[in-house]
Amino acid sequence: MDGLNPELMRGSLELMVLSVLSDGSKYGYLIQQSLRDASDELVELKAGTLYPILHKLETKKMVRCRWDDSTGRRRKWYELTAAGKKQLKVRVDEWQAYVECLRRVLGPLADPSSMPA
Amino acid sequence: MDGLNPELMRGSLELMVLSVLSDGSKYGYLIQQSLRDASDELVELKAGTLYPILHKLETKKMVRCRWDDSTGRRRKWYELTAAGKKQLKVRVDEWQAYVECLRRVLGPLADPSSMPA
DNA sequence: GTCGATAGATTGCGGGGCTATGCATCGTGA
DNA sequence: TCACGATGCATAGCCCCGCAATCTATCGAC
Repeated sequence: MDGLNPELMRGSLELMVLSVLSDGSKYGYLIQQSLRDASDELVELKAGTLYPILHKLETKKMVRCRWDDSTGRRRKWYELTAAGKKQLKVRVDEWQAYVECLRRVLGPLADPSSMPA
Repeated sequence: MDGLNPELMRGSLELMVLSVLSDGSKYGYLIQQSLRDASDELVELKAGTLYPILHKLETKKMVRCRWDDSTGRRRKWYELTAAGKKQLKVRVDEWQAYVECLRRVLGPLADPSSMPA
């Protein structure tokens, strides 16, 4: 991770991976870059973090994968399954419930009008 | 935890504790209840989770505490220090940067208009 | 021909939340 | 009266997860 608090990231990494896979199948390295781009350089997912997540998603049948050996560079393409797409929706809902909950807990602290320059 | 994804909670628990302490000093059990109330019953912080957090905050001088033995029921009151209040502001900013970042990563998925009934 | 970027993967650690447990007090109700 | 549930604080150990470190291999550039 980079400019953001790493502690906060824990738990939403899987959601992010599912999310970047939602607009088409990608291989690992591409997922890293997509996430980096989508997050304005704020999320730099390390390989040692990404691959275990992908393997876990594969085990849970959330993604399906296919080796591409047509080029010299071996690439493993990951694609969301139907279950994965469904799971993504669930996770997005959970995320939004969580954000809403935190907003309530923080109360006025979360209100930008109470944060002077 | 309760109705929310526990994985997501990890990392923001300390922020929540700092937050509930921001409107006056409280003792442990009260903090649990305040958080439960403020979150609409969604956050049920277990004692085994709360006290280690409080001890850590104490070690880091973010809170100061005082035993109250005036009643039969011993209570340990926690109060934010100046450093704690500052830390809370920092954490809130980090939280908002994180939410903003996730919104970017999720893209249209985070857009309520794309979520049909 | 060597170095950096691309590409995939595993191991082991460290940190943090939770379950379980322990101790003590107070109010309620049987 | 005394047992039980709620109040109140605390620690130990398990388990999960992110990450640094490490390994292998290919490709383009210099």
